Amino acid sequence: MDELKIKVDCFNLKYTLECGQCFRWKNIDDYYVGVIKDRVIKIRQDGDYIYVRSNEEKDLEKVVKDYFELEKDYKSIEERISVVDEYVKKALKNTSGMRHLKQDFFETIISYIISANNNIPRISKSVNEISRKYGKKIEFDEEEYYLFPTPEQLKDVTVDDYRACGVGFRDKYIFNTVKRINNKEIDLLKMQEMDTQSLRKELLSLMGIGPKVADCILLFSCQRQEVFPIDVWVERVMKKLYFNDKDVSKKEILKYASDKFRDDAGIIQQHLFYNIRENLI
DNA sequence: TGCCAGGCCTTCC
DNA sequence: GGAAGGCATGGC
Repeated sequence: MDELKIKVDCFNLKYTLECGQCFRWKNIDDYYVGVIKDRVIKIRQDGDYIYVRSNEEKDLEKVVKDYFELEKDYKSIEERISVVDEYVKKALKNTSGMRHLKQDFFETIISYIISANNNIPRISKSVNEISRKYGKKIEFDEEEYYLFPTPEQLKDVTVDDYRACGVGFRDKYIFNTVKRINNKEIDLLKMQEMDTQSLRKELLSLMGIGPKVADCILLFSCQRQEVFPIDVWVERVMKKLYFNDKDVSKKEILKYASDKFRDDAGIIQQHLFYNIRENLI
């Protein structure tokens, strides 16, 4: 099977897949393997080109470009945020080319419900377990992979079944959300068409979704780059850089970030998050 | 052993 | 509207 070659600009595959926004990509040697939509993807980067292989070649270029936001002008965005201040400039220099993914809405909702008061390796483990048990199996290069299940595929899954996937106390939140989707109480397609504040409000109505999780979903699946999710790491880095390590509330941090970073708050947040976690800043 | 993790829910003011 | 406590689980 042929390898699809795509020219990229202002794109770093490693930073994009390892910055903590997604949970199912696996790094093997010089490539990453993961699932996008209905297919398994193996992807690697060499300079200004990415090379892609998949079990499904139909519309492959479009699927990849869409998921990685390759048509979006990140160069202009980075030029714009590099002049915000010296901290942002430094962080950006360390992780330039990191992009926000356009991940599946349902998968992102469930994954980030699982993320609450959790750590990334364990979130990955749980999301993979749910996929393995309830998602469609795909074979590629003589190995087995699993798509993330649809709400329909989860309709008979019980609270205890989720618990067995290692999600802990979040079991009932997932169960409740899946049930409401399958009962047509909420419409995932309509939600994605909403303006940001309406969509945020709708997300907050779901069990297990608070302000931080809602903002992550908005950022990592819905391309609303003005939101500013504050987790323990972002709280830490913001206090360190802008509040002299004083004890300030999340509300104050959010106001400061919104005023200063404005429409690029989400992009800057991700660079700061990655930089503080990797001890780069 | 105790603390921490991409926090949220419930309860109580 | 805000503060405090509880919550599953695995890694350190």
